[in-house]
Amino acid sequence: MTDAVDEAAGADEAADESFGSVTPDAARRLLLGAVEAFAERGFHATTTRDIAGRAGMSPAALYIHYRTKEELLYQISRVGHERSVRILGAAAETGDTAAERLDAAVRTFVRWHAEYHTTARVVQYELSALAEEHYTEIVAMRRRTEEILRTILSDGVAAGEFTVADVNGTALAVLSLCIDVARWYRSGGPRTPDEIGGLYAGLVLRMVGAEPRGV
Amino acid sequence: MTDAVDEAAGADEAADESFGSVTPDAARRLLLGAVEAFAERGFHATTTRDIAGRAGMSPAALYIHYRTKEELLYQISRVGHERSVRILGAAAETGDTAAERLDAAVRTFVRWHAEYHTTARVVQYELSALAEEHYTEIVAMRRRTEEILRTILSDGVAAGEFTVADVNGTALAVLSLCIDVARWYRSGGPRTPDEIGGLYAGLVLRMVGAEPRGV
DNA sequence: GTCTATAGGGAGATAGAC
DNA sequence: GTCTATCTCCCTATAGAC
Repeated sequence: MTDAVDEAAGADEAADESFGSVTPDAARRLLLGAVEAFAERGFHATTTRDIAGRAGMSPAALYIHYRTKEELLYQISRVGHERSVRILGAAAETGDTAAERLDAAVRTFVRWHAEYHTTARVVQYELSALAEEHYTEIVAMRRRTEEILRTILSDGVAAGEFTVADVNGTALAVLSLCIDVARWYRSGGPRTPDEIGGLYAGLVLRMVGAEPRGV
Repeated sequence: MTDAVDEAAGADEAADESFGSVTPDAARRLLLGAVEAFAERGFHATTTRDIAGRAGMSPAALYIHYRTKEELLYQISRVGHERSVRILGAAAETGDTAAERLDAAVRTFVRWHAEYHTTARVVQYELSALAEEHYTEIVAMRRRTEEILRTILSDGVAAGEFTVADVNGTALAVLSLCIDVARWYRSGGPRTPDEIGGLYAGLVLRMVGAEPRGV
């Protein structure tokens, strides 16, 4: 079977990009190697030799910890989605007004996509390489993400804070803004993840017609 | 060598998704097969057998018209980028005010990404599979795209139409909105490409703090 | 220009020693 | 648990007949 690939509650290590709690050590190194390789080249262009090499092991060692190459992608995708949904969900409960919650949600979600852009790139753009059953499971988690944003927008409209003609379409647009950060973000660029989060939160508040807060 | 893969000026066929002018017929069918396959599975997961099969030919026939599988991707990417830049550039000259030009640019660019989402998906998300020289060439074309948006935003700020703190960052955000449509759009969804274009143009005008026009 | 057949190279995954 | 060696499959690209 597979080694323990579960999230420990409090883990937030930057270097491990949220896989810090994976044990044993070899399994974690393989997972981190796979994240890097999949992010760089994509799942199908990545060889098991490459992954094992990044983990400092022989190709065969991979199969002690994971049944297939696809299972590595699945674990990355599953843990990555769990974490991103949790982070977004927590932020979406921060604040009394819908505007505050939307600000926190976008700020946090964007920051996650920038800071952990390597993981995020795999999480967001390699879905189609998942086995069908795994794909189905992950898609369900992704619906939670959309749901969270839709709820904030609906709440804001109901409370008279936002002016949004098409809640579903606008939620999709907000999500696009956040997700696409993982595609273009590079470490060492002109903006920090925090700055991008702040910029995008402001843009989104305007998008939904929220009154400027404290400007 | 390669058969003629150039854009005929007036071609806008929906079915051919902008490759209608490629000749001879077999070369075009292969290109269209490749677009479909690359969009569905990605470049590396697509086999030349699959591409040739979609074109109703044997695997070997592919090499009469294209030197390698990568050349197919290159032609798709090149023609697709040429077309998308031209469409965006034309829209960006439509209108007297910056707001009108931004509206037209976003509306048109989004519509293109939805209507030709199959081509757009390859154009936007398979870049990393290009050979290095081809990649370099395509990246240069992509800079034109960013440039067009930055110019509209700068003009709008200079004219006092927009309130934008970070022109570069905001241009990137606008681009994200447009591009990401190719990722999630499915034919037969609840919104037409035109509706999405209209929705997104409105969202973007709000993002840049443009006064509501005619609302 | 298109086909059938196949060369040549890796890829994912396994066997079995240590 | 990890390694070396290797199996087996299938992919890209080519050869040569038609």
